[in-house]
Amino acid sequence: MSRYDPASIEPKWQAAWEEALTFKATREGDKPKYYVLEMFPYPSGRIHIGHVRNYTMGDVIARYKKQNGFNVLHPMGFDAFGMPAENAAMASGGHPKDWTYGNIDTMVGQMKPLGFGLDWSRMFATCDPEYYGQQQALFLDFLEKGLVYRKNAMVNWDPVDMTVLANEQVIDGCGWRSGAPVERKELTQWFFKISDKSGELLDALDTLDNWPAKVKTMQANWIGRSRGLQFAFSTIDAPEGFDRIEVYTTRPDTLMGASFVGISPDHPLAKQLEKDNADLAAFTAECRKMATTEEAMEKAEKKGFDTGLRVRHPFDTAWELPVYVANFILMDYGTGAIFGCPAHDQRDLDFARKYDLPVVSTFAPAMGEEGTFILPEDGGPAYVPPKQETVRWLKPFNWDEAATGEAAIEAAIDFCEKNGVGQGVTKFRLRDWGLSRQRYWGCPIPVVHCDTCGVVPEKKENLPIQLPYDEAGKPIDFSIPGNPLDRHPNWRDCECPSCGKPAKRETDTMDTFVDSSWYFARFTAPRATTPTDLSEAEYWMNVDQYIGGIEHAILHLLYSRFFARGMIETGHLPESAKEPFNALFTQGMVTHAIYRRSYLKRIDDIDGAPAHLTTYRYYYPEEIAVREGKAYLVNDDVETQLKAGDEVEVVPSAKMSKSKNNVVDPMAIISTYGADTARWFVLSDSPPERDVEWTASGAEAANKHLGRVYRIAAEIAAGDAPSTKEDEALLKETHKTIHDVTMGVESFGFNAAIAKLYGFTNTLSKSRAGKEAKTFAAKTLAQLMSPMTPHLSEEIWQLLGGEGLIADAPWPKADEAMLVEDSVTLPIQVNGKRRGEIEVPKDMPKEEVEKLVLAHDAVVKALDGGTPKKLIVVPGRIVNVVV
RNA sequence: GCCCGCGUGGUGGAAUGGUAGACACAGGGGACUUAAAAUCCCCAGCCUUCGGGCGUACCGGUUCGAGUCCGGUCGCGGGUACCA
Repeated sequence: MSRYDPASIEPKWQAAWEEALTFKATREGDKPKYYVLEMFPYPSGRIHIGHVRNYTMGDVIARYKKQNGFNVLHPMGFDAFGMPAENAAMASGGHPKDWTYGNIDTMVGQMKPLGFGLDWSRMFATCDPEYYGQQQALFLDFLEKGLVYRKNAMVNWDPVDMTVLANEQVIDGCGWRSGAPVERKELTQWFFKISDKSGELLDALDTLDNWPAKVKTMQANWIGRSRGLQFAFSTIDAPEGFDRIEVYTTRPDTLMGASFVGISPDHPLAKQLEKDNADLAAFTAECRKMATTEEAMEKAEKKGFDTGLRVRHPFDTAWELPVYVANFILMDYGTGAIFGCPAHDQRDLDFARKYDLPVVSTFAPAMGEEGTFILPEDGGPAYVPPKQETVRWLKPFNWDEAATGEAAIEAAIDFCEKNGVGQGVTKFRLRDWGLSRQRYWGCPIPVVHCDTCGVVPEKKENLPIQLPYDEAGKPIDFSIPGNPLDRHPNWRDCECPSCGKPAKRETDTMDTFVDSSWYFARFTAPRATTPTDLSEAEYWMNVDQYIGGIEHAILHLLYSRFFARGMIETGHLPESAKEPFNALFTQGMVTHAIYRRSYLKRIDDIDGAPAHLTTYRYYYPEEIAVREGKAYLVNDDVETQLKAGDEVEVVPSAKMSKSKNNVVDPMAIISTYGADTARWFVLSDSPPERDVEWTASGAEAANKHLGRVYRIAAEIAAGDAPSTKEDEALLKETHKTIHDVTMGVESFGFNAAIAKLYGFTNTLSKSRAGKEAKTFAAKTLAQLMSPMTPHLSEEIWQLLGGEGLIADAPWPKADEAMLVEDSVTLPIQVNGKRRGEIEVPKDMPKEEVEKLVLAHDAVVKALDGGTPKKLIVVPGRIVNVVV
């Protein structure tokens, strides 16, 4: 009998699918459509085991839906613009384009042997001029509709390299290459008006029933709708034009506890005052030397500078408050100015204590709940109860002494509006999406700067505006910092599309999030000469199941939702595609143990004298033998002087990282065990939304199991046992497995489905049923496994005389009548602890169950002649006796 | 800092508020074999005076009943608007 040999069967079936065009997406007959999409990869160089897991999940869904009678669209492409290509060019020469396309070739070559049911004819990369040219067309349409505009915004500026840095290129406030402290620099940049749709993007989250709640919560918090009061403090002896400072507050109810006004270092008033105040100018300059990230802002020590300027409290003109410039106030949010109420905000309280400002409580815990409460003015922490909690008001203006924060806020807004102090307003935290990047390897922004006409959109017939490959006849030099488009000898020079005079191209390129905000729509008609083909988009959109990492919960998914709306407004998508992803699933990572040993590394110090440094030596999995959870070296290690057999430290479940030598290469796994083993393992060991740890023993076990399934099937095919009285039991078990596995696949419970398949394989292996029943069971097993292990399943299907390709065979249906059990085992609890069980007919009335329970030994013993306090019978589930 | 998750045997994990540990790995025992590999079968949370007791990161609460719900703490992970 032949053995399971993935190396021969996998290429065979891949060829068969390709020949039969099995996975080509077609609009065939009147079948319903199903669009399944995994977030497309960045072409980093090689595929990663995490990719294998992600695409296997999508493939399971795609194959399952196809077998359930859907026209399936399951495409693949590459998110191919971005910084790593430029970094590679900087580090080792070469051109981002060559690097990127080379990587794509490699990765496609690695993905094909995995047997994914993908329609490769639709593949594209976002750096293809055919793709980004259509993106430029979209940009022009967005511009025409007023969805794009220009304004000034801050970037991280490296003053030594004279270049703009990405946030990840800023390390501890310094440029990653130059080491120079970064500065903030203001540039005119392009923005998408996503904030116009804040309310809509927030409200529509409620319609996304098949999105994880956590993702919706994250987006809702990110958009951040708040209701508050906008009003102005009038200033005393302020510079011309600054007689008022507009502030926005979500806690107008605490206005009587205000003790200072804070403005952003980028506030126009700060910029005015620093002109005549060198100390203030030094302070704001210091503030502007911070990275632009929210994290850096929030984690920095909260500092302020007293401008000396005073404002009047809106309720009492005799009450004056100082105006501070404070480093934690963002110019982008609200009005860039706040009032501080130290009693009810910990940050304001820290600030007040630092600068010796008054602390005045406006409310305290409700009567009877004071407990050990200490007022903030008496040294306690800031008192910040939930807004829904009723508190005792010390300084209400028009509400009861006992009221919730919520009620007080509304009352305060109402009071302020009636007294002409301000306006109730709704604001959002969401800022407009800055899309300009001062980089080469991105989609050029198709506009022209003309001395006469200003900013002019490029003509559509001139698209795509292609990136230049050469520079003065030579490949572009990436060793020089800065944007090569900016210094290119002639790429910038062009004709004004409006007046025809010499003009200059925009040299900013687009954020790569733009590329990934509409690729899903492009897949519906990837070769169309317009961004989309409406008929195709109408048929295939929306994405029925989208699968990707939780790291994209906010930006990518929010931007895509915005883009879908923009594309509807510009006629590129039907109205029904407003929410482009019907269902979302966020999968976990694949992790792997790190094997390491700390040792003293000998180094030469500055004087050339030998010195030692404690460091780690990381070992590759191939260098390690694992026994009973402990790791030992296979060979001697010269560097650390360790010998073969010496133990090394194991750090389990670590994120795979090249520098920690704990990456596993999918290609090595395929050559050792085959693609089906890799696919089976990444699904079997962990729930899909959680991380999975890759272990060599787990992969080997998966491989053994597949070999076992093959062997069982081959034995059945070779046998000729007549039917027996066990046929019925096996048939029943087969239908139960169909039911359980179907439920598992439908609910993304792949690991649970696989556990059922293990159980069923054991049952089948032990069954003494006849050939007919066993053949049906084995064919069903092959079908149920086929979305996960498609090659093995095809092989078994063929072996057992299945018709055509298993990939085309209809998914098995469980016979409901076979699933009914006539009796159930009821566990008996006494005071919530399990003390025994009884076997009863499924529909036995409660009263009879109670009788049986009271007669049960354990219950009689526990009652000790008394009567139960309570007897709870949950039909078909459990019985609990309270004594 | 802020927002969102996660935490169960030696390991990965299972469990609509209802028998905690399914299924698997590693481990132990056995069968087959001259032997090994491969394969097949069985055992197994921890402690125990063998009555039972303890157990789902930690502390507390709700409930007849909590891994699951609520409050707090600790640890880890993701995001934090120019990494993708």
